[in-house]
Amino acid sequence: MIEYILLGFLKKGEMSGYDIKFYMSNSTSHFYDASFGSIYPALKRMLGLGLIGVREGISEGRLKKTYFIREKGSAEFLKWLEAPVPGGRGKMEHLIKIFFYDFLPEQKASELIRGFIASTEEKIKELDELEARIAEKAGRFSISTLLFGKDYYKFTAEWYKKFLKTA
Amino acid sequence: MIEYILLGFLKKGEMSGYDIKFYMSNSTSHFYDASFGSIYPALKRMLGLGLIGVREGISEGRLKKTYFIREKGSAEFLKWLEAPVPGGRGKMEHLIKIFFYDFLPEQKASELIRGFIASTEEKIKELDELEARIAEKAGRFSISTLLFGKDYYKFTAEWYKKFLKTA
DNA sequence: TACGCCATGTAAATTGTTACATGATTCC
DNA sequence: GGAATCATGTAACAATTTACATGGCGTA
Repeated sequence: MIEYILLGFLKKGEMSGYDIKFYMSNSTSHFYDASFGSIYPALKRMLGLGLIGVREGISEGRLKKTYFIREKGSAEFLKWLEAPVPGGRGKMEHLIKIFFYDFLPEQKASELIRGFIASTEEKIKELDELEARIAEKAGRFSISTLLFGKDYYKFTAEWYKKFLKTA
Repeated sequence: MIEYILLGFLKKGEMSGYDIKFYMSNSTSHFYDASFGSIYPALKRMLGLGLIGVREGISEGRLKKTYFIREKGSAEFLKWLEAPVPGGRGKMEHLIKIFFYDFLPEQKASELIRGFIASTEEKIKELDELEARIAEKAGRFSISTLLFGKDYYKFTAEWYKKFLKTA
């Protein structure tokens, strides 16, 4: 996972591990964040795989390694980005991908978002069925998480629909 | 983490590891799920700590171990449950706790939910500031994740407010 | 008899965080 | 001179998933 996010950031421009962390805290951190302890080893691995390259330099007396994305890395990243958005269990993984959709052609991005909306509406149906099945047995708060789930998926679907319209 | 969830399920009634997994898939699985590989070792640990007890029996020829919660486990669980709901980064951890709020006195539950609403509204403020800071530099999709974050927190705050009213 | 479900459990692999270690520069 | 920030990195630890291993029962 982290590899793709790092590739996405490097696709925005050449930068160091430290820069990426800083960039993250000002952008994705409310739904995805990584520590230095995962960023630096990941960059090393990716370097070994030829996904990225590095330029070592000295900026203001301090060592600074700036990484850049290679063809291979760019291809891997786009392959990941173009795969369907995971509809998964109430998590917000969709945001991680959408964050990078500026790198996809307008049409492809819309298509993927429509697919995500469809899978979200599928979830709503599932929860409707689940609700019917267990409604009697559950306590007030337990059932409320199910209702929240449903409302959350509805909110998500509506949000993306509106997003596509105002695009 | 998993320990508290298992305690919560056992507080609902005596059951086996397999039962818990089944129960989960029909209730919390859309925001929290665990595998057998984490459930069984966790039950073993908890047994060692005296948080739960076990009764071994044979049901329809198959071995069946049913676990029950002990005083100590119940106390630990309630301590965890009464702690403030983590406001954390777009995750949906709040649902995990709310799911078990039937075990708290009405008033305590409301109080905790009000606290959660406040922390959520704090998040909205933070994102407003972040938005003002980076609005020019970001691409359409990148900025949209920030807007989604804000809308999501708004949705969450409103949802819980409504929930408290209709209670 | 073979497949699917019930039921428990272990081991390896994965993925990541926290804490530590190092060192330079800038600002007070 | 000392704290904060810039900057890179490693090692220990934590939590979990995946895959494997085992075995009995019901049913087609």
